[in-house]
Amino acid sequence: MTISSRFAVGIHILTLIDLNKDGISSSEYLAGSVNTNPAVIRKIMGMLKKSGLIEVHPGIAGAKLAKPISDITLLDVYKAVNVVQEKELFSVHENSNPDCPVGRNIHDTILPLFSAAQLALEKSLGSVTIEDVVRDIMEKEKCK
Amino acid sequence: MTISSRFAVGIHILTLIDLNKDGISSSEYLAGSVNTNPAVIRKIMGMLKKSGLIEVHPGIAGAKLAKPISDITLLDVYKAVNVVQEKELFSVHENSNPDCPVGRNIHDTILPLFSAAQLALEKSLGSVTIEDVVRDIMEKEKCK
DNA sequence: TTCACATGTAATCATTCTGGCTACATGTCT
DNA sequence: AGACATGTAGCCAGAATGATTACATGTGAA
Repeated sequence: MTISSRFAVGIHILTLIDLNKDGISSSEYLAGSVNTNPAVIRKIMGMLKKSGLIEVHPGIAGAKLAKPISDITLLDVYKAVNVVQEKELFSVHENSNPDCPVGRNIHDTILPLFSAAQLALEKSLGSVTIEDVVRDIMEKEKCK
Repeated sequence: MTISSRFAVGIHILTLIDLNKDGISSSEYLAGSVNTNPAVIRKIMGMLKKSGLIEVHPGIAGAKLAKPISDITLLDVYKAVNVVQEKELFSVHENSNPDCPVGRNIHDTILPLFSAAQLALEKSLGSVTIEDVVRDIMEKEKCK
């Protein structure tokens, strides 16, 4: 199993919108860089818009960032594109046998442990911004 | 998306084997507590065995722990049951457009960021042992 | 107003993964 | 030999993903 690439595509979109300040970042343009279908991009754009990360308007070509890139963390994108529900990164088997000491307690014991792990992951994502991503890409470009 | 419940079931199995030291932990017995099919349990037992966490033998009923519970971390179980491949918790879209500065670099830029997040999660799992789980379950039992 | 074009969104489709289940080969002990 | 347990392979229904098509809605210029 893997976390949906919507997350990676979301990062790609935001980064490209920033680096394409002078041009128009339409869903078709973005789709060309990501190499997928414009409808897929529009769906993700809708999620980013709903979370207040970008501004898009029906009928008007192009998306713009709604915040400075230094204020957008990977965690913001991660939550925006809805790849993982709150406290549900790990799934726990339901219907354990209530007649067994382990069966009737395992759920409550495991849940906080899983939550802690998920929080650790999210904290890591929260420490990186789109600005970091943009900077890294520009550095990689220099060396080519 | 969620991480397969094989992970949670693996923890359940190890915990129950420990608390059932006096009895025989056959796949059918374990399945009864988890509330699933014995074949599912046997499949997971095979993974735990392959990783050196338990001892099972064909034809001989019952599984035993291969290590003290204080030496088995949730990370060991997580890796044993193969829910997530190395560096592949997050999926990244392939085939980005090489003619675009973002398209040709995004993969290399994102990968280490995702790896760091995955490592943070694994570190968290590595700090908890089955002993901790057993202790917590016994405490919860006391209060009933 | 009409037309070209962009976003918003629903529906369909093939693919993949999960968990439950059956069936049976293999191995062990009485 | 027979009872029973593990080790596997195979099948199934259900869920999620990403690609694609289609179309309603909205905007601005001719």
